[in-house]
Amino acid sequence: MDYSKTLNLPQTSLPMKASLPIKEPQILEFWEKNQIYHLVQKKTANKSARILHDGPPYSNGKIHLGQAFNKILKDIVVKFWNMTGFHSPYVPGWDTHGLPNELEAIKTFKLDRRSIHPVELRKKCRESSLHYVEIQKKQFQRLGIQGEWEKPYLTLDHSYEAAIIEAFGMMSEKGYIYRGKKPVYWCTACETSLAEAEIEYQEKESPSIFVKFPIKSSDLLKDLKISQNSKIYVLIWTTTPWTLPGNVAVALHPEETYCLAASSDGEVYLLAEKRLESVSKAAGVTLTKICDGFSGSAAASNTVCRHPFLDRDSVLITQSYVTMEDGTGCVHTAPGHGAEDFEASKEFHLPVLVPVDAHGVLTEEAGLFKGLFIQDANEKIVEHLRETRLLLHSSKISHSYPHCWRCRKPVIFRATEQWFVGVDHRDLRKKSIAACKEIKWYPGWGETRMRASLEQRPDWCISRQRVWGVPLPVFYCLSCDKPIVTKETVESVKRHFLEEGADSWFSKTAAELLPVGYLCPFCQSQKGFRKENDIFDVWFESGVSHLAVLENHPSLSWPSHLYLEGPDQYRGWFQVSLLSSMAVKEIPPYQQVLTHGWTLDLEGRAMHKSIGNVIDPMDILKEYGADILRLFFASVEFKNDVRIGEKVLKDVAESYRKIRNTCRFLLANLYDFHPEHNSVSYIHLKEIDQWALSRLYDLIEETKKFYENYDFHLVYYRVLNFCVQDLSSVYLDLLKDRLYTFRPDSEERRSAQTVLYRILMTLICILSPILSFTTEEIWQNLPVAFKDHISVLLLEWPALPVEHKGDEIFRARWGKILGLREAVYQLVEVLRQNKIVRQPLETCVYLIYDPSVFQAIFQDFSVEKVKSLLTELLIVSDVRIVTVENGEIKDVAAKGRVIPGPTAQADKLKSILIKEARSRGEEKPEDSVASLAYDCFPQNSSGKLEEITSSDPTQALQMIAAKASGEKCARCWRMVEKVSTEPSSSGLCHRCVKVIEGIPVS
RNA sequence: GGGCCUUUAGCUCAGAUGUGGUUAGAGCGCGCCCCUGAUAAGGGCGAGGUCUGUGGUUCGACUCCACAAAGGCCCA
Repeated sequence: MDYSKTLNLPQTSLPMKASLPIKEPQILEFWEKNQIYHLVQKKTANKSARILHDGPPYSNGKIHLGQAFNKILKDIVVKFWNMTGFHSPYVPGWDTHGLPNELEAIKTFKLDRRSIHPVELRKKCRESSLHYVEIQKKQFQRLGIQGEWEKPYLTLDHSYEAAIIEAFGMMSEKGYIYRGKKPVYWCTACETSLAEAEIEYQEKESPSIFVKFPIKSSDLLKDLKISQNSKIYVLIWTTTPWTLPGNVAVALHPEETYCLAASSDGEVYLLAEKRLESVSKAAGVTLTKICDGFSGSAAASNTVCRHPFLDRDSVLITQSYVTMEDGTGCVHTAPGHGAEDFEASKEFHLPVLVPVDAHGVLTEEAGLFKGLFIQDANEKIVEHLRETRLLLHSSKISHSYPHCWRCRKPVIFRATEQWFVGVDHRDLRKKSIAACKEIKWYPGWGETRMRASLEQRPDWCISRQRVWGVPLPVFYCLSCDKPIVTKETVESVKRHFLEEGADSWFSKTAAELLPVGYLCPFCQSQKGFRKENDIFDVWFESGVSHLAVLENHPSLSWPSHLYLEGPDQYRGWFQVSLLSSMAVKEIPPYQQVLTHGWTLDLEGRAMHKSIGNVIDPMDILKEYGADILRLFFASVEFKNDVRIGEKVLKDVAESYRKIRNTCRFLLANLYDFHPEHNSVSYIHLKEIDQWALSRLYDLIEETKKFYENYDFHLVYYRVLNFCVQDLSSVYLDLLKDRLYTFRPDSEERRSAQTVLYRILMTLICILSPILSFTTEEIWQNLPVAFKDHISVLLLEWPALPVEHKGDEIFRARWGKILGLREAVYQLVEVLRQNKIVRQPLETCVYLIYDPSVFQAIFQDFSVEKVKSLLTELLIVSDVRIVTVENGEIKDVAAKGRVIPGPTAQADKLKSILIKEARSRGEEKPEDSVASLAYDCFPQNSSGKLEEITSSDPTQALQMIAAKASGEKCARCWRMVEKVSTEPSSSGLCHRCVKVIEGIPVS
C-alpha cells in the first residue's frame, strides 16, 4: 500500500535552481517600482544618523571589479546599519572632472585639444562624464546596491563647484594657500603637471654617463698643495643629460670619505672612496688613489667647479641624502629638475633654473642646445661632452622611471609656477597626525600607514594646467601683476558658479566675474584683471567632498561615520579629506576608516590589461548573478587582497546552493503553518526544538558582532556552519519524521514548525545585507501571514528572548549529547561497513545504565526522557537503556535497580547480542555488534562543564549498537515490534495507525 | 631603495585565547558508502597540513626575535 499520500511532505513555490541572472533584474524592478530605498529611509527617519560617505569613482569608463567590490561592501555595511537601529542614507557620488575624464572625452570624440575652444572641450567632457555616470549607475544598481541613485552627487554640480570655491576661500583666508615655483612631475606629451597619484613606475632605458666638472678653486686642493694647473675634476654620474643645463651645484655626503684618484692619462677625479671600484669598473678605466681620504664636507669647502659647457659656476655642497649605492657619491644638482635638488637650493640659496619649456624643448638658457627636445638633447649633450673631453664614460641603463599614468610616456621633473596648500602652515600636518589617534581604523595598521604618509608628504600642489575642472578663483592685476584672492573675489566667483557653473569662468571676462567696480587691493589700478589659467587638482575636488556633500545634501550631515575605500586612498582620498577637514574645521571628516584589499587574479597577481587577466564584473553577473559575487566578497577576508577567478566563484556558488536549499526546506515545511494560530509557546516546545532555538540565539548574537566589526567572512562561515552542522545534518534531518509522519496539527509538529519559522525568518534577516536578491526572492515566496513588510530590506535585526539561549545546565547537557551523537554514528558506521545495517533507522542503540554517568551527561533528565530524546536525535529505531543481570537484558524503568560494573555488563550484553545474531543465522555474528565507551568527562572539556559534572574523569558511557529487531513500518520506516495487520492500516506501526485514522488512504 | 601589509590542509577562512606547553579546527572540494518522502537535493564515514623558508632565544615555537623568499598597496 502507498502511504506517501498521507504524509505532510514539503511544498513550496521557491525553485531549487536559482537562475539568478534572470531573477535578479525582476527583483530590481520590484525594488524600483516600490521605492524600497526610500521606504527604508522613511522607516528609519527618527533613528540616529550614521553616514557612510561614498568616495567618488571617475566617470571615465565602465565599472571594474575593484569598484564592484567596493560598492558591494558599502552596501552590506549600510543595509546592516539600517536594520540595527540607525538611519543610514547612501548617496553615491562621481568624480566627473579631471584628466582621466578629459582624456576619455578626447578619445571618444576624437578631439584636437590644441584647436578646440575650452568652452567646447568642457562641453564634450561634460557629455562624456555624464554618459559614464549613467552607465556606471546602472551597473552599480545591477549589483543590488541600494542608494539615492536619482540624486547622486557629482563634482560638476553647480553646488559642488561652488563648494570647492568656498573651501578654497576658507583655506586661503587662513593662509594655507600659496603660490610658488616648485619642481613637479611634468608630462611633456600631456603638457601638464601630474600628481604623485598620477605617476606610474615602469622600466625605461636611459643614458648613463660620467661627467667631469673641472675644479676652479678649492680650499682642499690648496691644503693638499696640489697644483691648480693639474687637470682635476669632480666626477658626477647622471641618467638625464638634458638636466645638465639646469645644473648649479654638485652635492657630496658630509660624512662619507672622498678621495682623489688619477687615471692613466694623468687626469685626477674627486669621488667617494666607496664608489671608486665600481666606477672604475663601470667606466672601464683604471683609477689610482693619489692621496689619503677626506670627508665630503672638507672636499666641498669653498670648492667651485666650472659648468661643463655653460659659462657658469657649479658649487660643491653637502647633503645627507647622497648615497653610496650608485653613482660617484658626487650628485649633479639641478634645483629646477629634482625634489631633493630643490630642497638643497633653498638651503644654499641656489638659483632654480628651468631651461626646459612645457613641451620638453630646451630654452635659450640651455645655450647651444636651445630648441632641442629632451631626447635629442640627451644625445647632443653627450656628443658635445665627448668632444670637449669632459665625458669619462657613457653607456645605457635600464631602470625604474616615472611615467605618466595616462599616456604612459616618461615624465620629467620641472619647476613651474604652482598653487600649494602649505601642509605645515598652522601645524596642519601635526594636527592631522594627532587626529589619527581619534579615528578608528580597520584594520588597525591603517593608522600607522596614514601617519607615515602624512609625515612624508610634501606640500600639496593643487593646480593643474588643464581645462576640464574647476578653475582656481584667482585674478591677476594687469597693472602690478599680483595674484588676488580675497573674501570678496571668492564670494563673487562662488555666486557665479552656483548659478551658472564653472563654465562661466571660461565664458565670462574677469570684469564680469568680479564685483562691479572692483579695484586692485594692492595698487588700486583700474587697468583691470586677467584670470588664472590653472584648474584644481581633482584631489582637491574630491578632498572637499565632505564639505560639498555632507553639509549640503538634504539627506546627509557632517561629519561621516565611515569612509570605506581601497588601500591606495591612504595617500589619496582619505588623506586629502583629512587635510582639508583639519584645515577648515579642525575635526576629521570621518570617525572610522575601513579599507579593503586589491582584487587579484587566482595566482595573486594584480589585474592588468597587458597580462590579460582582467575580469569584467558584468561577466560574473551574466554567468552567476550578483548574489554570488556579493557572497564571494562576503566570504573572503576583504581587508587583505582578494584573489578571484573561476574556481573560487564556483566554490561560493556551491555554498550558495547549500544556504538556498536550507531556506527552501524550511519554507517548504511551513506551507500549512500560521505563526499566529499555530505557534507553540517556548516552555511547551520539545527539548530538541529548544536546543535549535538556543543555537539560533547564538547565531544572532555572534553574527551581529561580526557585522559590527566588518568581519563579513565570519558571518558567512557562521551562517554556513549553522546551515550545515546544526540544521542540515542534525536538526532538519531528525525533524523529517516528525514533520512528515505526525498529524499535521499535532503539538509535536507545530512545535517543530514554530522553530522552523523562527529560524527561517532569522536567516533571511541575517543574510539580507549580503544575499539581498535571494532573501528578497524567498520573502516574495513566503506565506502572506509571515510578512509585515513589503520587502526584506525593511526588516529589523532579529531578536530572541534571552531565555531562548538556554541556561548553563541546558547548554552543558547539549554539549555532551552532541558528542554522544558523533560517537553513536561511528558505531553505526561500523555496522554499515559490515553490511549489517544500511542506515541508522535500522539500528538499535543500547546504553548501559550508570546513574552517575547519566547524571553527568543528561543532568536531571529521567530515563524515559533520555530514551525518547535520543531515539529522535539519533534517528534510530530504538534506544534501550539497560542493565545486564544473570545473562538477561533488563530495560531500566524510571526507578530501575542499579547494579555495578558497567564495563562487565557491556561485555555480557555484547555476547548476548552476538548469540542472538548467530541464532538468526548471521554469517559473521561478531560483526553485527559494535561497541564503544563514550567518555563523558573528556580531559579537554571546558571549565564550565567541570563545575556541573562530577569529578571522576574515568567514567564513560558504555554504548552498543546492533541491528534493530522487529518489522519496518510502511509509513514512517521505523523498526517496530509489530505492525498492524488490519486491512485499513496494514503494515503500519501503532503511531501511524493513530495518525491516519480519519485520513483517507488511496 | 623606503613605508605599510599578507603568507595555516587543493580552495576560502578559524585558531594558536593580554605574557610560547600535550593528537592545529571548520566549510567547500576530494574518496568510499547510504538514502530516494529537501531529489540537478539529503545523510554517514574518511583521507588531506614539516602552520612560506632559514637561523636564533628556550627544557619546549605554528605562536617570540632576526634574516630571507613570494605577493600586494603606497612612495622614491
